[in-house]
Amino acid sequence: MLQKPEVNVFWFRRDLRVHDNHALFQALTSGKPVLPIFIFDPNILDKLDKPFDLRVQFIHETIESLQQSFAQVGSSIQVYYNTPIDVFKTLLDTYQLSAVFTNHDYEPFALERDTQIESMLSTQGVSFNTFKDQVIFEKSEVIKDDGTPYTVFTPYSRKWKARLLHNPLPSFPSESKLAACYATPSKLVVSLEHMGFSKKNHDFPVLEFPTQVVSKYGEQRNFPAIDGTSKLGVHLRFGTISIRALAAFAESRSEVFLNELIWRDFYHMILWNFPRVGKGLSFKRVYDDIQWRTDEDDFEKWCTGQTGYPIVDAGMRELLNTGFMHNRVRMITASFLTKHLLIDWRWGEAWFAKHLLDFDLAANNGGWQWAAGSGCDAAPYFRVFNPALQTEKFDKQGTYIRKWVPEFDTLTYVQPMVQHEFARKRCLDTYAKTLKKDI
DNA sequence: TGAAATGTTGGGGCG
DNA sequence: ACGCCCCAACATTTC
Repeated sequence: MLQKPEVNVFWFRRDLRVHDNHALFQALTSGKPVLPIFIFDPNILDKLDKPFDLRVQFIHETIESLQQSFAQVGSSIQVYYNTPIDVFKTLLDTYQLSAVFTNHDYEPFALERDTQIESMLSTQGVSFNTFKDQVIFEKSEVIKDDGTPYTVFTPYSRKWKARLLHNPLPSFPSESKLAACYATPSKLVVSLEHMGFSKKNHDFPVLEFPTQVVSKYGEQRNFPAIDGTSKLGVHLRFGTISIRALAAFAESRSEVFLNELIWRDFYHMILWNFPRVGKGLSFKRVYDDIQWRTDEDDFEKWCTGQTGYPIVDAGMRELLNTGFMHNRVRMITASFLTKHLLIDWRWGEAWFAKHLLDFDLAANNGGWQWAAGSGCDAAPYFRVFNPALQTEKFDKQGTYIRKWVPEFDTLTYVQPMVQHEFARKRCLDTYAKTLKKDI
């Protein structure tokens, strides 16, 4: 029998790029041929609606395009459709493995998966080496002087920026080391169809540094009718752009845009240090005593953009049609669901999780808890967005509204499902009942 | 990364 | 000229 080939494995997850990839760089400089792999995990895929899923499609297309880089060095990403544990058992059968390299993944599901894999590998004498790649500062790298994590954004961002000044961003030129890849004799591919999916026509946001947008970001980012945001969320979510490169780009150009990247680190830090927020619990526990309305019909109207509040309906329809929603409108729609409709923020969180291409657990949860008032550094509960005023401020001409609610000017547009004044008062009363009961 | 209610101020109309 | 009132505009407080 032939000797098993000796390789180290690099496992792609939320870092789908060959350039400036921390763990890939570490693998490529580890001294052994590197076998790159990607795993489509049926545990995840089978929970999705088939056959159309743009995120699966995005991943699949990205892997295909990455293959070109590996093909140039006679290698290829080995793509599997199986549970990770079974994939690694297969790899152990096929190769003489000594180390696996991968980047940190902080979500509860991922942590559990990685713990299981690491433990299984260790019984075979294989090391599981993980690296920070998804964020600039992780875990406890930016904490208060007393050693506890920040729960308020502004002081956190101050410390974050100070730390960046003293710790210039590293770069990991993995793209220049690809020659260290294992020359795979065959290419292992999995088609979308094999996994039960079909391709849908969709233009994903372009992958480029947003020079134009960032130059006017502070002035334009809040106006949904303007193409004034980077739309890089999906690329950050799947790691098709390097957060280090993007932060370096932002640092010299726009404090406001850099702050958005810091919010992303902030919420990842919160999820890490307060894992309950990733398990369906409020950051501020008393908020879990609020009596939410469990009105499925009202929720349905919100989901489908039939609330009768045009700015809300425009946002919800943009989401359903494109997998994207402008950030200002995310805040307005989230406020409307939690405050006007008094529906549990978790319902809204789940809807966004299902439909946003750029869905990220930490950021999505942070945003929803901010809107509901239950989060760290959240909007106070009595801060209720007035959809009419938000429209006056941010979509005065109704340009965004008309794009997604074309019947807005006609008699066929639905009546408001609830009156603002009534809903605001109901919200304040309900919140106060729970939050002030001990005062 | 609010909005509404309430308080204050000061210009101008008017007797 | 003066006091009174109104109210817009702004500030502060409250939710």
